[in-house]
Amino acid sequence: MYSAKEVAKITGLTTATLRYYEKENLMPPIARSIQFYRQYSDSDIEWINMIQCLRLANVPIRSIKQYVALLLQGGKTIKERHCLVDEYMKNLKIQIDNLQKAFLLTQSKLSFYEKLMQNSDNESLSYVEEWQLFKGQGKKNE
Amino acid sequence: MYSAKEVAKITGLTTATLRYYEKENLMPPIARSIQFYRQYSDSDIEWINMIQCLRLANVPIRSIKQYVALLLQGGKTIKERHCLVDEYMKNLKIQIDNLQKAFLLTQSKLSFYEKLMQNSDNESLSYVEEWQLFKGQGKKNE
DNA sequence: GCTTGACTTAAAGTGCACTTCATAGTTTAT
DNA sequence: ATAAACTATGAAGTGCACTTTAAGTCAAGC
Repeated sequence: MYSAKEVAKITGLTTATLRYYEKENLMPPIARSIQFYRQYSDSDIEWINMIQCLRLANVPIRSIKQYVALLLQGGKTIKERHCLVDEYMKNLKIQIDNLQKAFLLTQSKLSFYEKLMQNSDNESLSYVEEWQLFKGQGKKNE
Repeated sequence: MYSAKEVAKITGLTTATLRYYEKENLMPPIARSIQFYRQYSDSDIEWINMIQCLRLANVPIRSIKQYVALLLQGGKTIKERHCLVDEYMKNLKIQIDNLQKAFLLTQSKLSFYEKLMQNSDNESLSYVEEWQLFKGQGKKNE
């Protein structure tokens, strides 16, 4: 059994965030001591890991709430959960795609600046000229 | 020259967002008609595309503001801009990494559910059992 | 002439995911 | 015995990126 602070240290979340997740029904019921202090079990910590994974995938809290509600209902909700996770997957693919597009553009912008920095006479370069140069470079590489 | 509404249609942003970006100094000065209506040029639209690319990479508004301020100062700020774009790049790499981790986990969760759905007797499966099954499956695949 | 619909502004409102605050009870160390 | 350090709660506050509202100007069509 772990105290709130210990769990905070293990997971990298704050105790406030843990309480927030619990309040939002993202957690199963957490055991309490006689003094009503929370006592997290190993499986609670794994549960938090699961939430952290979903948050990493930018799954909104209200959607995690949905998923958790199904999970707590047990085996009969597997189809619905499969459906939800499939949505997460589609979303993930879109996000990765977007980031990779941005990655390519950023990469070419970076090497463009590196080329420019080899010249010494950029003092007079206006933002319009830079943009045109950058676009021109892009076309050469196509 | 394009009207606010036209630009909204072209870029997929709302006119309100366009005004917001302008107010936050993410845009160079936009030309105005006699009636003080905004008249966006082709290069304004490309500028918006650039902002959209940065937003796609989850670059916060205040950082875009910084970048744009340097851009408007012209060629002497190339080193600083290179530095900023390099930060964007580092951040992008982290984000892509995180999403790919989530992707792998989601993928295995998905195929786990698909396996479970072939069984018909999941009615009695509690959330604890599911989690244990899922973890067990993971180990087999390692 | 009057409505419709485009545009203008500043300012207030929204939704999300926390975060901080105020208040109070409990345990531990000096 | 008193302070420090942990726990608890509900409620209010924060920061971000817009979004909506209110109040007005301008041009075109019936």
